Amino acid sequence: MSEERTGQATSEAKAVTIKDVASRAGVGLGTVSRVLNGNENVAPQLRDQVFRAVQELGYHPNSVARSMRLGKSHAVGCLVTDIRQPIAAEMIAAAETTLGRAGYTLIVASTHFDNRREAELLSLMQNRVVDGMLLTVNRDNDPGVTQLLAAINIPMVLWERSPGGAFDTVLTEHRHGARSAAAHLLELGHREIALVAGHLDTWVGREQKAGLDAAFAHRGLEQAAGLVFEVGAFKARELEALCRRERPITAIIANIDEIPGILRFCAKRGLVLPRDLSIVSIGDASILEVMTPSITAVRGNGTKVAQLAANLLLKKMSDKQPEIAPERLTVGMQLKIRRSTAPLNKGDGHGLGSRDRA
Amino acid sequence: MSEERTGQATSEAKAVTIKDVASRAGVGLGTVSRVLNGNENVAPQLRDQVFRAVQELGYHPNSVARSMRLGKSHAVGCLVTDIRQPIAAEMIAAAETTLGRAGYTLIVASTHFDNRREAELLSLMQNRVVDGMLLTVNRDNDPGVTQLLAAINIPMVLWERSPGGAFDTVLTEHRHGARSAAAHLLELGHREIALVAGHLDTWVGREQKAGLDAAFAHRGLEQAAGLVFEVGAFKARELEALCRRERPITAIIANIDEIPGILRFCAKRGLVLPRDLSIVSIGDASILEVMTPSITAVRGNGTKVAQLAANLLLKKMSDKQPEIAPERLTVGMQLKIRRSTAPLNKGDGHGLGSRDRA
DNA sequence: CTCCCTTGTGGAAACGTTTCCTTTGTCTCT
DNA sequence: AGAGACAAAGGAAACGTTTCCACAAGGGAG
Repeated sequence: MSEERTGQATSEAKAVTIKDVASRAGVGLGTVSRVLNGNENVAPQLRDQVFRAVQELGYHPNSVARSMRLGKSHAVGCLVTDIRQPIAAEMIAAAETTLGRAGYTLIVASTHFDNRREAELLSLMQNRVVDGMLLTVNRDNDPGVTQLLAAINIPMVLWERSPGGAFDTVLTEHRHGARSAAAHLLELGHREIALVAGHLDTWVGREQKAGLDAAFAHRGLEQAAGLVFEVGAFKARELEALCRRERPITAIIANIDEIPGILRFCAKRGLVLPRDLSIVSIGDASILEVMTPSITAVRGNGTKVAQLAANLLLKKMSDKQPEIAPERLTVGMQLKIRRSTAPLNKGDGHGLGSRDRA
Repeated sequence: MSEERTGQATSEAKAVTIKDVASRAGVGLGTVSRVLNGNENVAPQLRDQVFRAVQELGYHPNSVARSMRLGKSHAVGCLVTDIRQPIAAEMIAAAETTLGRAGYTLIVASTHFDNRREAELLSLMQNRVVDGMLLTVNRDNDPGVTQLLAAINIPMVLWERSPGGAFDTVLTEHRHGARSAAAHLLELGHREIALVAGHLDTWVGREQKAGLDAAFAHRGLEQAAGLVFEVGAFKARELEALCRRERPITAIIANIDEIPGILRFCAKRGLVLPRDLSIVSIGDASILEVMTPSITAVRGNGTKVAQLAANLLLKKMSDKQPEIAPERLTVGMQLKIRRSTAPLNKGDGHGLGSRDRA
């Protein structure tokens, strides 16, 4: 009866601590703690008393104090460049599920390609506030970054990045993806192929470029210069220029984020897909399947990447001597041929050329 | 010279604490602490000594200990149903930016519409591990949930949810959005309009339904029964049934997530948009603008919702007596008329009807 | 019967901060 | 010159938990 009042009072004033529970249950602090975790060797009667006290007081263990004592936060930091990219969201969701099952909470932060913010966040997380990190650094070809990462002595796994040093990484086979996309277009007769890759400061972008080159090289061809761009730095102006070249492009391989912009440009200029331009998206989405025309895409598997990374991180976090050998896992990509790619339209039928001459 | 050795040893063994810095700098603990924050009234010479010691030892303040002492974690919990929904990602990104500027870190978790997981996460965050919460609960028409939320004595703001009690909320005007979509279709002559709304256990879904009803009522019409569905529970089977009704539907208003599925169905059945079916998406994306036909949509502003929510939360977290009055902010929606909606094709031209009879 | 071991319990110590209190030293005013 | 005030700095206490140590009680073996 009078207990109700106590319950009320609790919710408005001070936080309930283990000490309150102990005195309420008429037992010692150690006993409460033992009951709450593992409850090894506690008399059943006391156990019940403790549980009742917890109920009545509405006690919640303070995980900050817990972390401090244990030196573990059961939190994992997750750094991405932009959570708004569907692929990033997919990876985060999968990592959250996998790590959540193991009792870890995810702390997510986006750098938005701001290097200062990245350094800040990295430093923030280093303050022993996280037990491990899942990282997508802004750029991985900078010795400074490699050094920065090497200085971190918390278990960490890199996603889609591969800096020089010896780090655990999980990667999508972007080289193979871009190569198969390019091979597909070459097979269709295209030669003037533009690529809008990920940032060339990242493994992703470099691999995509390498994949394109490989496809050309495989046929004994050489890719013309000036046809490779980075996401973000590819606007209508650049596309316009590609169409006004002496040999206008006939196909484009682009990051999925750039597809809407490219299609808008095509619509404005009256270009018809795939007659006037063949398009391959790097990255897939169900909407691409149902558009008219449906968009050919190379599809990765972000969920799998994230699961592998999360499991690898879990392993590293549990290992007593995590200095085994850095692992490097890869996940494949698959070309989904749809209707946005077609054989090169030779002669006067070629939309871009004819319009330019008109 | 010999300092290098010390630096090395540090990185592999124990964490560097403020005590180490103090003894290294030859000052007291209090002085180090004062230098590190605010540095009010410390002799310049000592300040320099402290900074040098911090540098040499590679000291990082332990934010867990900090949180414990201060009773503040500078972290905000962010609960969403699914981070993979682009709108959720957009909101998280905006909230992160706003809160990050104020020195807060975001802890993101998805419930995936699992009520048990939701309860777990709420309990987890309540452990004083966060200073505030941004919530999108699974369902807000359940007295149990209202009660659960009322029991939380941490500042919190609800996103896109409106349970019975008195909570701070930021909402998108989904009623207005759905109503203007429906009014647009009614204006075009459509009468058999299906709606694929958000979960009807949430404010979003209920408001969308209410908006549809309001549009019909405004014209003195009554919406036929059985035409309202929830996302997730709307598959090809349901759509098939809608086309086989005595009066087949001629228009559909659907959550953006369902658009690919609907389009796939149309393609399979040979339905041509907008001749055979008019479509309005709830939620907008740039890809919708560039499809053929472009898709009419009602557009919200997730970024604005998130900014309002974040700022409201910041206010609540700083307020000494946060028991002022719960605020309820709303953000508008806008109908973007494109080419997926067209006047009702009366008579034999109606694709659905004619095909069904064939 | 005594001694030792086992089982169960209570409480101190420690985790790394910040804050407050005390002490020391210096400066200024009378 | 003495006293009072104020600035600067050192260190103890406290935040809430877990773990370890000490101790009591009980039982079994010698």
